[in-house]
Amino acid sequence: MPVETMTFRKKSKRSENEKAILCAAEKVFAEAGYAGATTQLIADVASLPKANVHYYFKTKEEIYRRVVYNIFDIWMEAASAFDTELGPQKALSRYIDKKMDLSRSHPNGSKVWAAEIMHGAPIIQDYLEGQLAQWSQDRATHIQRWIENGEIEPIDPAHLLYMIWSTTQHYADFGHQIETLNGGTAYTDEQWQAAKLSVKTIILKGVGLSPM
Amino acid sequence: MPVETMTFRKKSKRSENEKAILCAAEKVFAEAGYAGATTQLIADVASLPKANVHYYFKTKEEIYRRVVYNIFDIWMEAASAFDTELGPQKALSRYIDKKMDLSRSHPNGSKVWAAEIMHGAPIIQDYLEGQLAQWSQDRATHIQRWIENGEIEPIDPAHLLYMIWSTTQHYADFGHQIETLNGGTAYTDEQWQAAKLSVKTIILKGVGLSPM
DNA sequence: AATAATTTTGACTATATGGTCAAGTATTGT
DNA sequence: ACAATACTTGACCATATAGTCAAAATTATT
Repeated sequence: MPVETMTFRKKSKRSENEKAILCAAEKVFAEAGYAGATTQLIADVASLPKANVHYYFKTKEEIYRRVVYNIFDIWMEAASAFDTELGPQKALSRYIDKKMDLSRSHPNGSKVWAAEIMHGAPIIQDYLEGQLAQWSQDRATHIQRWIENGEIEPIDPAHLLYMIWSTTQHYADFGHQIETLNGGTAYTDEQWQAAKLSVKTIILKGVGLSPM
Repeated sequence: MPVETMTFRKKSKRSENEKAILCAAEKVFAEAGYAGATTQLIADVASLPKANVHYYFKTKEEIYRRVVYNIFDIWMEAASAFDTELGPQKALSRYIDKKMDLSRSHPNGSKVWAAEIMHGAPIIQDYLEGQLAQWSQDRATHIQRWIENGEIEPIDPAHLLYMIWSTTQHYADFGHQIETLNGGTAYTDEQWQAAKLSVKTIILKGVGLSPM
């Protein structure tokens, strides 16, 4: 067996197990909260003995940090979908679409994120004060310009951003409630499409743009 | 000392301590989650010895149930502010106002509620399937009527309700993030007024109503 | 084949926590 | 004054859990 293959396998094993643990952890943290998530349960979900989990991650907090940072990366990428160069209609539409897609594809990540903020952002306070504040400030400036140019109605940019965040993330964080009100069944593709359209329609119209 | 006064004092002591414990518990549950909330910490916040807490409430779960039910009552009362008889503009305006007021006055309750839903509603699933489903169905019917009468634009009533819930509750659940983006200082009265106005403006305009 | 490095895992430990209890103190009723 | 009821509280216990460890097993390197 060639060396490269063995090296590949070695690396692969480590990264595969780490991935399995982080994936299991995201789910367990989302469903039970940080304190309620036991390393034993994370191990069970990852189909590994508990001691093996501690071989890859020193502490539960380290696992949690990694989970949060993963979400952070995904969200930062989504944030770039808010491309102000495209003008208000396209920029807002695409950003809302992207955020809705994330709520569907990463509901557990969204829940972990929400819990992290609700508990005072012990891990990602730096990000809130740094990158997020900067990003928000930048987008707010551009939104303000749209207002001055008469492209959208005058509204406080910050509240527009909050509305987009809250509404889109609601479909992940409160997915259980939505499912319950949907007769106990998860949204179909068509229902997700309808949800995205509804959100975009109300928000775009709400700032004076023609929907879509 | 007359009997009535003594009886009053006795009752008062119990209800005062219960109130202190539930108030402390709401805060602790909101900040640490169910599993992370220790009876010791609840006791400390309530300025009582831990054993005393267990004298008034048999188990931690019982305290939690009581906290959740309290929030439930408050929210049901707010739900009645959505009075469809008033027509779309007033009904929506008042409901949004009421929900925003609750986010400001009961941020911890809102967080506990959010966590309860995120964890699969172990305690209030019955409520979701019963009273909430019924209330939503009823309001959806009325909203549908507004649409048929041409009073508002055609939108899926469920998504309009979700948008109102998510946006208003965001100011409580993500209050820490909002405060951080506000330069680390809590909203003033004026800022809360502005937030309420922004939310109402976008949503009302979003469904084709003139704001306010 | 022999050696080294990496991974696996059961058994163990220290600690934190929910809950109990009994002995006390205060309050209320007669 | 006395009894009964309600409240207070330090000490205690059983259990759950994060994290350790050493020995075994597997995999890589020479």
